[in-house]
Amino acid sequence: MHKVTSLEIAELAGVSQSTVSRALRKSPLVNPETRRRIQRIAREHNYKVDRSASNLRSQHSRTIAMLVHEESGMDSDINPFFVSMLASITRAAAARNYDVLLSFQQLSKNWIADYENSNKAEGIVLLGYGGYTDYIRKIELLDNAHVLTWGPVIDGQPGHFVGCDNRRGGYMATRYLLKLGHTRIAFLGDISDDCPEFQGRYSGYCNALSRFGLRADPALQASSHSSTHSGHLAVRELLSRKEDFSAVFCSSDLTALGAIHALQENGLKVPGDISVVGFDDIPSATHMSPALTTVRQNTAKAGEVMVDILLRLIRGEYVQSQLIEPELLVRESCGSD
Amino acid sequence: MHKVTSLEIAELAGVSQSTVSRALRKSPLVNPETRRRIQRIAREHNYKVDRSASNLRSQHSRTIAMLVHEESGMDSDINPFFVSMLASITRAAAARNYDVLLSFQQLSKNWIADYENSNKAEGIVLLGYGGYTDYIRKIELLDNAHVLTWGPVIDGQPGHFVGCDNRRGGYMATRYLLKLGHTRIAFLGDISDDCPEFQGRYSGYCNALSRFGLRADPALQASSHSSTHSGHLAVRELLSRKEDFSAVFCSSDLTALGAIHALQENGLKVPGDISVVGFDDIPSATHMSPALTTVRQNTAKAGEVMVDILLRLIRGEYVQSQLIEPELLVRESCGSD
DNA sequence: CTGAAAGCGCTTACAG
DNA sequence: CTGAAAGCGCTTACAG
Repeated sequence: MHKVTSLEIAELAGVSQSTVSRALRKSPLVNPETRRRIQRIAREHNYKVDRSASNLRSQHSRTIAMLVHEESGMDSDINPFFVSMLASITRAAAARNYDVLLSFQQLSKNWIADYENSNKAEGIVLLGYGGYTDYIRKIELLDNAHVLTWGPVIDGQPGHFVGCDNRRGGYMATRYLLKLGHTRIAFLGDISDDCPEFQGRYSGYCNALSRFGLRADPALQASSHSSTHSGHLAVRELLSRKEDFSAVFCSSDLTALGAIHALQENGLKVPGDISVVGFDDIPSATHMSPALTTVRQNTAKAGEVMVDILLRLIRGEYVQSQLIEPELLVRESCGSD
Repeated sequence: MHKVTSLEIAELAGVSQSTVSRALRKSPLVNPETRRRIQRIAREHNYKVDRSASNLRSQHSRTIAMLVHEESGMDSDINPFFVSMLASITRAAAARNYDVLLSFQQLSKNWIADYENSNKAEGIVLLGYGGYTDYIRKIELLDNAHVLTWGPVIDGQPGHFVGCDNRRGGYMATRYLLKLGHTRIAFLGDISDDCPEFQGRYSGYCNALSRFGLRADPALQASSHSSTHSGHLAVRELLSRKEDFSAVFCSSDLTALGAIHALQENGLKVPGDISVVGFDDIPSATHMSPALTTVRQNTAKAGEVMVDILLRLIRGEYVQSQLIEPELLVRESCGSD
C-alpha cells in the first residue's frame, strides 16, 4: 500500500503543496472553497498529515506522557483509583487534541530525558508517586521541565501538584460518623512523613473530633498503606489492643476492604457492630456487601484540571498547585441514614 | 533550555554526525571505543535522539496504539478486566522497546487513517470490541492494516484475534460445580449471536453437563451482559421463574457481583444456599465477601501474546489467531473445598 | 571503521 | 490568497 503525501494531494487538487498544508491546518489564509476541495480530496484518499514530519518541522509533538508508578519487581495490581485517573486524563487530553503515551515506570528513571529531550512528549503526568519523599526531593531538579504530579498539595513544595483536599475529605468522613453518634472512631492509615496524603486525612479526622469536643486517641490509630492485606492486618492489631470502638475511618478503600474482611472474620458485623468509611471510591466500593460509604475523589474533574495545568506549563505560563474538592458518598457500611 | 542535537555531540566527540547516529543505534560498524566515548558524552549532555526526526527518516514510529471501546456518551466504568489487559500490553510493548498510545474510542472512527496513515502508530490493539458484530464486519476492509483484537476466536473469521478459550473456561467452571454435587446449575449471560464470547462459555457449560449425563435446561439460563446491574436483574428473573437451582455460573465477574447482591437481598446465602462462579478474575473478585471463585483469564500471558502477534503483523509475517488458556481460581463463593 | 551527502514529509517565513 | 524554497534532525546508501 502506497503512502499518500501532501504533494500528491496538491497535484490532485491543482494547487501547491504549501496550500494543501495550510488548508488541512485550517489556516485562514486559504480560500474557503479551495480549502473544502482539498479537504474532500484528502478524505477520499484517506490522506492524513504525517505526524513525524509535522512534529519535526513544528517542534511540537502534541503528546503527553502518563507515567504510572510500578513497584519494582512486583506484579501487583495498580490501585484502581489510578485507573480512573488515567481514563479521565486521557479523555481530557483527547478533548484538547493531545495524544497520550502510557507507561509504567520505576522511581529511578530519568523521565525528562526519556520523554521531553527525545521529543516524544511535551509534558509528563505522574500517577502514584504521591507518597515518595525521595521522588519529591528529586523533582526540585526538574524546575524547567513540564512535570505535573498527582499527589499531596503542600505549601512551598517544589514542583507542580494537583491533589485531593485530603484534610477536607478526612474532616467530612469523620464528621459524618460523629453525627451518627460514634465517639470512639478508629483511624487506619500511615501517618508518618512518608505519607503526606494520609497525614492530611488524619489531620481532617483530628479536626472533626475537636469540633465535637473530642480528642484523637493514639490507641485508636493503626498504620496501614493502601492495600487490602494491610487493612486486614491493621484491624487485627486494633482488636488485639482490646480498645473499644464503634467506627473505623480508613485512609483508602483498599484498606477498608481488608478491614471489613477482618472485622467479619472476627464475628463483627458491618455496619451492625462497626461502621466503616473509606477513601477514594474505587469501583469495588459499590460492588461489595455492604456497599462502602466513602470519600470520593473526583477523578473526572481532576483529569481535566491536570491536563489544563500541564498544557499551561508547556506553554510556559505560571501555574499553581491545585486542590480538588472531595465528596462524601453515603452507602451501606455505616447503616441506614 | 537549548536543545542538544547529534551534530553537537559529534563536535564534542570529534567525529561526524553519522558516526554519532551509528554509535547510539549500536551499529556494529563503529569502533567499540569510539562508541563508548560517544555514549558517555551523550549521557553527560542528556542527549536523546529526536524521535520525530528518527521516525520521519526511518519511516517507523516504534509505537502501537491501544484503543479501548467507550460506550458512546456514557460515563461508565471500563470493565476492570480490560485495565489488566492494558497494563500487561503496555509492559509487553515496553519490553520490545515500543511505546504505547492510549485512547478511548467509539465504534465509528476510522482508526487506520487516524493512526497508521498518520504514522502515529504502526499497529493497533483493540480492547472491548469483542461483542460488536458490526465492527467485525467492518474489519474485513482492514485486511492489510495491522489491527489485532482481543475477542472471540472463531474459525474462518476475518481479521486477527487473540482471546480466551471461552469454551474451555465454561467447561472448567461447570465441571467444578458438578463435582461439588450440584445438578441444577443456572447460567447467566447473553447467548445470542451478538456475544460470541458468552456463547463459547455457554457451550462449555453445556458440554460439561452432558459429560455428567445432564442436559442444559433453558429455564435455568437468563440473559445478562457484563455489568453488576444486569447480573442483579438476571437473578431476579431467575427467582421469579420459581425454578430450583443450587448454583449459578456467571459469564462475567461483574454479572456475578450483581447476582450475589441480588441473592443476598432475597435472603439466600452465598455459598450456604447458592454457589456462584464468575469469569474474568477482576480485582474486586478477591475483595468481596465471599471472595469469588472464578475463571481467570491470564492477562499477563495475553498481553505478551498480543504484542508478539501485532509486531509480527507489522513485519508482514503470516499470523494466526490464538487462544489463551484459562484457569479456575477456587475461593469462597462455592463453599470450602 | 568513518565521513559527506541525500532526503524522509512536512511547516512557515518570504515574496508576490 | 498562493507558490517556491529552506530546513526541522535524523538514517542510511555510497565512497573511501
